[in-house]
Amino acid sequence: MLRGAGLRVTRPRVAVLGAVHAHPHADTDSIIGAVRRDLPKVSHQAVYDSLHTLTAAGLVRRIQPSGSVARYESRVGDNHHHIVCRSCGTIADADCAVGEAPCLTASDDRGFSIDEAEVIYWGLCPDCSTTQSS
Amino acid sequence: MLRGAGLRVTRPRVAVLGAVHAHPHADTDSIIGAVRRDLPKVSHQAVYDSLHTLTAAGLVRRIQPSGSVARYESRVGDNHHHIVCRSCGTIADADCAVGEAPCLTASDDRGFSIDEAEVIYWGLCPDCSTTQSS
DNA sequence: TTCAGTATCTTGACCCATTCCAGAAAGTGG
DNA sequence: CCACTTTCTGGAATGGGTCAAGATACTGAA
Repeated sequence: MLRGAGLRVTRPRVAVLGAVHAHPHADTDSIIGAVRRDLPKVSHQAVYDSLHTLTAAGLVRRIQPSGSVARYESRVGDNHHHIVCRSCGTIADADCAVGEAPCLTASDDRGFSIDEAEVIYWGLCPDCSTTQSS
Repeated sequence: MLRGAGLRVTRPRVAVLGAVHAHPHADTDSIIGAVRRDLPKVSHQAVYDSLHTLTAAGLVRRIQPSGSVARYESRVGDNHHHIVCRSCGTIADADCAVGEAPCLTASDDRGFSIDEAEVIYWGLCPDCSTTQSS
């Protein structure tokens, strides 16, 4: 249960958490739609708040590639990365190329205390690269 | 000159390009303000269009960390990365930790044809980490 | 089980970055 | 210098995301 994170267990939160687990990399609209299949009455506001709360609690992760709306995923704590298709926006997961979490060490941290490294690979997904009728 | 990229040389574009060079990591509003110090009459639309055109031509790069507005920088082609402060949003540059462009190779490309790897280090800038009165 | 207290949800309006549109203006090549 | 084409101006629209106030539901304890 998500009660372990010190959060209240409410119907919308359970539904949101389930939706994120069921649809990785889903945008907010999709999550709202998925949640409303279970609870047709939930407001978008509750979904936004739930997502923020779950993100703050570390149960879901928010990602937002440039030019895209916010998306959420349930894989957390395994510092994996993402491959984004420039054409269709599809997002795929990729394990860290280096290992556990060595990507955290930048060559020059400029005095910053870094706690996370986010890697996004840009390219074309298999479908779009074959259908590239440019 | 930016004429080498096959672009028409217009007053707004020159000003936009200069503004991006003068203010790295500036958001769109700042760029509009900087441009208007030279050309008070430019419309925001011209700035947006110029930025898109320059981005497409590869003269500037657009970056947009999660939860931030679009920002532009003039360092292109040296695949450096960014360190973003979670608190104040400051962005600093960091050279690639590995070398030229080996970051391009993901451990598993899932069939994608990857052409760019974008790395964002998240943390606290020196100012915010000392002032963290949480 | 019931109660009080507090966090959370609903409803609706609002903000602001970005985009779209049509007409006017400016840059380019001849 | 001219005509053509791209670009810019000005204004309005789009839409993701947030803010605010009141109603509701969850939690812990009696």
